[in-house]
This record gives sequence, structure tokens and C-alpha cells, in this order.
Amino acid sequence: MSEFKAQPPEGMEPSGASLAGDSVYQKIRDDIISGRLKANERLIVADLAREHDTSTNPVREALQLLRGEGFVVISPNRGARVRPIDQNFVRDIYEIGVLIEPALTRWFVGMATHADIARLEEIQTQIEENNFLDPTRHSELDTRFHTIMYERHYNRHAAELWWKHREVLRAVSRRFNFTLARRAQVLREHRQLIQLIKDGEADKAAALVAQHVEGSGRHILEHMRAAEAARAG
Amino acid sequence: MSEFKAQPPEGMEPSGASLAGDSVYQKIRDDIISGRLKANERLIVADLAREHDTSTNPVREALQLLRGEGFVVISPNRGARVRPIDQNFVRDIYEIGVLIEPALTRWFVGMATHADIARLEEIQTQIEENNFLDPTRHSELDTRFHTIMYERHYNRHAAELWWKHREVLRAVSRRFNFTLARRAQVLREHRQLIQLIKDGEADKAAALVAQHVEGSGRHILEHMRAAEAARAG
DNA sequence: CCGGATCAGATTATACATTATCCAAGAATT
DNA sequence: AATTCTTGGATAATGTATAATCTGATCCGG
Repeated sequence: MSEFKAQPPEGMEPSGASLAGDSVYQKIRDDIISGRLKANERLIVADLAREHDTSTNPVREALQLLRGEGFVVISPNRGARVRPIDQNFVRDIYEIGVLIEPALTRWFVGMATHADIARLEEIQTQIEENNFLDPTRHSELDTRFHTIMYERHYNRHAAELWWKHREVLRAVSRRFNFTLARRAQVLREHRQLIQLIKDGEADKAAALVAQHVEGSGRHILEHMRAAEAARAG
Repeated sequence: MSEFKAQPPEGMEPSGASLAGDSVYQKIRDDIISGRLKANERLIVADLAREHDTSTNPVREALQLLRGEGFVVISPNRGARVRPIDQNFVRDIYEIGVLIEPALTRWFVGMATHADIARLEEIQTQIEENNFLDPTRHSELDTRFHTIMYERHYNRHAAELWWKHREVLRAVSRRFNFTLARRAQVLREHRQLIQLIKDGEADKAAALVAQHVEGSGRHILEHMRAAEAARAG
């Protein structure tokens, strides 16, 4: 929980928040991700201000930012609530990832240097060494793996979009464990991907990434359905 | 200029802004789009507040929203500036459109009813009647054409993203006229698209839309380059 | 000509006032 | 008697005014 944060690519996360605003933004965000703030819970500005030792304005700013990232819903004159991250929401997000990430990947294949590939292989080795034992570490390594591919893309908007979505998915998947099947699949696809990049197979790499993201999304959805079913009885 | 606004799909544009905040948001946005506020111009909160007969808080809210849509850049402790909508920015945005819109289209082909197609044809007829004489009207009709296809898509995020991007592109292209070649191409592609939808050719329709969006983006970029060259030379 | 203190101007945070929303209790009507 | 409509008050969001903090530029001294 403590070290869940993975650093964003480059000059990304241009929060545009002021000092205190950014601080409270981080904290509320963590509270939502960790589940301390529950779905649909009301976010009362005055309370949050008191709780985080600041005044209301920075809190309002933070809430605006969180709304922009999809963690919070704001309705005029009625305040903010924690967005219930339901299956539809997750599906929406990973579907967009399926559209965008292959394009980013295709570009990377054309630009990758030996050094890049070496870095990918190194991270992949660490992923395999960790072997999902420490889920947080896995999540961080996996993020770094994909970040290497996307961080230098010329289309900053697309990269930023990817990052924003990834953070949400990370937040959700944090509550679940990887199934054995999914573990094997992740490792296999990463290795295949590295090979395709080496071979300069842009289209195949793109297709593989599409499949990879799709698989990741479905995996999360399965878990969500299972959790919901368990709750329902 | 007065009636440039095209209504957003359904419950979209959930600005999350308060009354005054929304009002000033609209106004500043218009000022940016119309060019009254120039690229890189500083947006000083106090001035804007005075100018719009309100206090600073609503203005800050509005600026946050505009930042979310890409019209404004905010750096902490240094204030906000009008984002220079340069060629890179436009390219980033339409490239994302090229990725997303085909997917939305593919879905629509599977869902379209006779009534939908009739609506498309009706709008297309109006577009042809107008024949680019009134650019504002063309822009509005064209937007409506595509809105019909996307507004009911289950992926609200993707649709919202599309809408946000479209608004930016509309803002830019507003400054330019259509070339004759582009006019013909737009009409042709729309007609072809309708036909493909009728035939249920999802993949071909998707491919055509990709081409359509690509062409639109390039068209805007050409104009921007020309304008820049004219300014430099 | 360069480097650091100073100062004006703008941003950011705080405290306060206003206004809108929600909920519940009671009145009125069917 | 039951249901709906109105009304009043509590709560929190929104807007305003003001203080404090930061930034960037100017100006003076070395």
C-alpha cells in the first residue's frame, strides 16, 4: 500500500494543481484507490478540508482534478461523490486502451534501440523473478515495462490518456489476485512482445498488445463479476 | 459566430461546474475559439473575474475545466495561459480520433435502424443543399451527422472523448475554408458511408471513417501550415 | 557586466456570506 | 385514512472579500 505509486512518464501528470491542492489531491486519490473512501460516498468539502488541514479551496481544486480523471463525480449544487468503479466503467476504459495502445506500440517498434530492448528484457527478468509474489511490485514493474514503450511517443495526448486509464485500472485490479492462467499468459505475452519488437514486426506487435490489453481487461472484469456474485450470495 | 454551438450528445458535457463557473467557462471558451484571446495570452484570474462580473473562484473553476479540455495550460504558481493550438496539438487529437471513431462506427453499423439511416440521409441532403455556403451551418450539420452515429454508443467514455476532441477541431477549422477538393471528398465519403451502413459492411465502414477522419485532420493541418507560411513569408 | 536583494504584481489560501438542496413534519385534499 | 403538497429548517455548496505567499523583473553594488 505504501509504495504503490509508480512514477508517471516524463513530464506527464501535469496536474495543474497548486501546492496544497496537489497534496490533498494525492491523498484523496489514495483514499479512493485503497478503498478507505467507498463507492458513492459523499465527499464533503468542509470535512475534507478539516481532515487534511487546509481550507476548502484546495479541496475543491483537487476534486475537479479527480473528476477529470474519472475518480469522482460532481453534480452542480450537490457536491461530489466517489465514483463507483463498476464493470461498465472498467470496460469503457480498457476498450479505449485496446484502441490506443497498439498504435503506440507500432510506433515504438519502429523507434526502439538496443538499449530500449535491453531495458525491457531487464524489467521482464525482474517480473519473472518476482513471479507475482509481491503484487504491488509486479504492478509497478509491469507499468514500467509499458511505460518504456510509450513514454517517448510524439503524441503526448495519447500517452497521457493511456497513463490516466492505466492508473484507474491499476486502482481496481489492486483488489484482486492474478489467476494462474493469467500469470502464465502475462509472462508469455511479454516475452513474445519483446521478440516481435526485436524482429521489427510492428503489426504483429500491435496485434499482440491489443490482445494483451484485452486479456487484462477481461481478467479484471471476471474478478469483478465473481466478487459481485459472492456479495450477492 | 453567434450560433456556432452544436448541442452535445445526450447527457454529455457533464461540466461539473457551478452556475457562474459554467457561464464564465462558456465565455472564455468562446473567446479562445473566436480568437479574441490569442495563443499564449496570459489568463489573469483577477482580470477575468472583473471582466465577467464575478469573483475569482468561479474563474478558477472555469480554468480547470478548460485545462481538462486542452484549451488552457496551467502551471502551478504561475497561472494560466491560452494553449497555442499548434500543428502538433491538432495532429495528436485527430490521430486519436482515427483510432476511436472507426470502433464507434463499427458498433453503429451493427445497431443502425431504418430510422437512423433515414436521419443520416436527411442530414446529408441538408449538407448538400447548403453546399458549404454557410460554413457554420455546415459545421453544425456535419457534427450532427456523426453525433447520430455515436451518441448511443454504450461506451460513454469513448463517445465523450470523441466529442471533446471534435469541439477542439471545430474550433480550429473555423478559421479556414474548405478547399474544393476537400468539399467533394467530404460529400463523397458521407454518401459512401451511408451506403456501407445500409449494407451492414461494418469493417469497410470503419475503414472509411478512419480515412475520413484522417483526411479531415490533414486538411486542417495543410491550412495551418499555409497560414503559418503566409505569416512567416 | 554579472549577481543578489528588493518590490510590485499575481497566484494561492483562508475566512466569511450567500444561496441552493434535501428531508421531514404537518396541512390540505380526495 | 391515506396520499400528496407545502413549508421550514438544517446542511453543505457556491460566491465574495481579503490576507499571505510566491514569482519574476528591476535595480543597485561589486
